[in-house]
Amino acid sequence: MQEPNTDPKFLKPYNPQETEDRIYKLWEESGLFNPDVCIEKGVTDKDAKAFSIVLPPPNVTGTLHLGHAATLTIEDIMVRFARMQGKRTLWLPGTDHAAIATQSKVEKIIEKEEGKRKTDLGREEFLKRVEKFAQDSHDTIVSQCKKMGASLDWSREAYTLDEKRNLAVRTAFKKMYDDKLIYRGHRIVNWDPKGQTVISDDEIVYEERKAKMYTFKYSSDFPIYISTTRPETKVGDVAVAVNPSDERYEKYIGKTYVVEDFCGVPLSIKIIADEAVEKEFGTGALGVTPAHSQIDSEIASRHNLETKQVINEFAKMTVGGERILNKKTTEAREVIVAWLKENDLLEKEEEIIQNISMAERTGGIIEPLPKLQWFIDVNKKISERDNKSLKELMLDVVKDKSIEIIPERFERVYYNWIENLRDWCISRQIWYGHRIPVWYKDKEIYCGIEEPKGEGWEQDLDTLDTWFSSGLWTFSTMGWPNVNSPDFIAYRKTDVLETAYDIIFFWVARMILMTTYILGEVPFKTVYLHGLVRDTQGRKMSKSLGNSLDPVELINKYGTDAVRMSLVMGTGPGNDSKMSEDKIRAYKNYANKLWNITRFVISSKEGFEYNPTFEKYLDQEKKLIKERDEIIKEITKEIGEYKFYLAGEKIYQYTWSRFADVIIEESKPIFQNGTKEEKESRAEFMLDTLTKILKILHPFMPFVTEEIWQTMGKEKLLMVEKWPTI
RNA sequence: GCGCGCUUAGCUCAGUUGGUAGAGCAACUCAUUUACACUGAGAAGGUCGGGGGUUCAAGUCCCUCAGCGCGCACCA
Repeated sequence: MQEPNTDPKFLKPYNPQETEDRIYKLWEESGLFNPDVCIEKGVTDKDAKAFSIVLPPPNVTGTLHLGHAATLTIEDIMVRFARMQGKRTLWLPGTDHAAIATQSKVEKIIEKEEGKRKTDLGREEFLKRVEKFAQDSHDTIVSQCKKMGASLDWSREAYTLDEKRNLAVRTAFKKMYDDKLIYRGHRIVNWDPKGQTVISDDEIVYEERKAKMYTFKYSSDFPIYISTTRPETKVGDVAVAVNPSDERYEKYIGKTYVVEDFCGVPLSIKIIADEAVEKEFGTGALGVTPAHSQIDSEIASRHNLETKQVINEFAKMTVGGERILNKKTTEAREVIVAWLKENDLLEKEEEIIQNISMAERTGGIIEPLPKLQWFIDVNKKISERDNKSLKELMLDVVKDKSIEIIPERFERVYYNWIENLRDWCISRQIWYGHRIPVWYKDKEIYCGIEEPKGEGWEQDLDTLDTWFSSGLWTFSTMGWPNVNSPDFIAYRKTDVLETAYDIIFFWVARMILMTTYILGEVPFKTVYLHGLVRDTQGRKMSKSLGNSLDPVELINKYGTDAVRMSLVMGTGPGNDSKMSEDKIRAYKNYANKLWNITRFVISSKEGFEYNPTFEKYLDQEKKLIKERDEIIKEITKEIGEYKFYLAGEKIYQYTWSRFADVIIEESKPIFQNGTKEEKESRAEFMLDTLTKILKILHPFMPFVTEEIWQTMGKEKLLMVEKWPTI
């Protein structure tokens, strides 16, 4: 067949490798990822409705994985759709310093490569190394985001640890300090002996392990047996607590027993009654260790018992004779059990399944220790916010639907977390992060945005939990604390926060906390949670399992559009999905199909020029238009409702099964034997439909659609074309 | 202990307010140079985890049981 107007490019299969980088460059150089440029160039109306999203900043701990790829794809679909609808669209990029995660990663590398510890290097030198690592990770991440086709406004890129964000952090801290929401307190915290830092409750992961539960008494003349899985902590016991209604132990309550020698340590044990003790558990009597157990510490404070620390920051014993002193807790445990056996004090030992607490990032086993740390009070009433506490602020905006969570079931998860929420420990004994803006001089304490004047002030050595700065992200990236900044005014109330469900507590909740408190408004209107991407066997992808697929590798093999489609299709919100190469291959074929559809449409138009306002359609085409427009309407509605998987499926089906397989086949005889009117009507319909398919598909498969658009000789970028309206 | 999710074709998953089950991949038959082989046509494949209930009608709503997965709490 003669192909008068066909670009020779269409005679070969679509080649994503040759296309994608070139197209991204074209977009980037146009400047149209930036809404200000869109307005300047007349692409977007300056009074148009705003649409903004912040990219969940990837941690600078290495490279992007398929989960990030999913995030980028889903958000890019939303953003491109909004942009094509003529909204002033901002998608703001950034990366996260990820304090403890990055630091522990660099520590591991240095230890492996040089056999050194961070203390061998010193704070300054070590931080230089971390910064170098972070910078390299950052560069990789940025180039990967671009590979994914993400239409991010790079001119506004932010980092959670840069100067501007540091100012935001200091400002926020100071406000909370002045409002007495931040306080310094001495209490039992989660100490990570491996990372040598405190961590928050949310940074603990649990693992089921077999453990032994020992039932014993402190001495032969002690009247009550107690049970424990950690006999080594018992050298720090000051009391035995029983339930007040427990008749078995009633007669002992109030008495104090002196144990002269418990494995080399003298104890003085008071028998107390406390409601927290369950009669049915173990012997119904609880050895109270105020320094090394959260619950025990609470009991102790109710009964004015002293706190006796017996384990230090290195998880080693600080009391006892040579048998246990300076020994690791696990070793001391064996010594004490042996001692109990020798002295005939051990009644029984049983094997149980126990949840052990570990630090998420380092894998260190958590040691509860009493320490002086900084906390955010989540229960204190805030006069500036209708006398609500942070907990209440977080709860209310979801309850009253100021924030909608999709899928809805995660609202319950969110409520459940808030109900159990304790004061948030925000200080960390690590080096990489925002320094706490507090200075000490003798007994004076100063909290300020800037360093205090005068001699002799020493800044707090600790840094802040990384989520403190992440919590400010929606507005710290928009110019805050400068409330007159144009971005702050136009974009800070973001439309949707899109992320994987596994950071709902870490991040989503903290942003809601910070924004409702500091600004008195919500950070976003909708939270859209997607699931985790798993391997073909349903396992979470991880480096240690060696099952993580590298998005860049897949892109090189199949093209970005194919990877994007496979991440979106067949996945409902909040549901995990499995990734397989078969699926990606199918969408690679689809990109080529689209390519060939274009080739056919262009080659068969026979001199007719595309006329978007063509009106002389014949009945046959009118029917087809009606059918097509109905589908476009549905797709538009579905994307607006975040049902990308449905919309994508629909446009896929329409182009392939309907347009290519049926409509194109039917047109062949028309173009061969039809009248001029018939040919014209059909040719216009085909061109018009192809145009609309390309526009609708663009958010999903931006590269191939833009490449076709450009090859067809269109003036504007498809990226900023108007979405088809019916 | 509290809560959530999943169970639909061989595999991976959709199925929006209840109206006779869909897609991709794989496998099967046919077509053999076509806009496209990164292709087309066709056929095959499911008592929607088990049981019970509501309803004219249930994959969808309710109850219950089971298996798998997850979150939170507990963890003396």
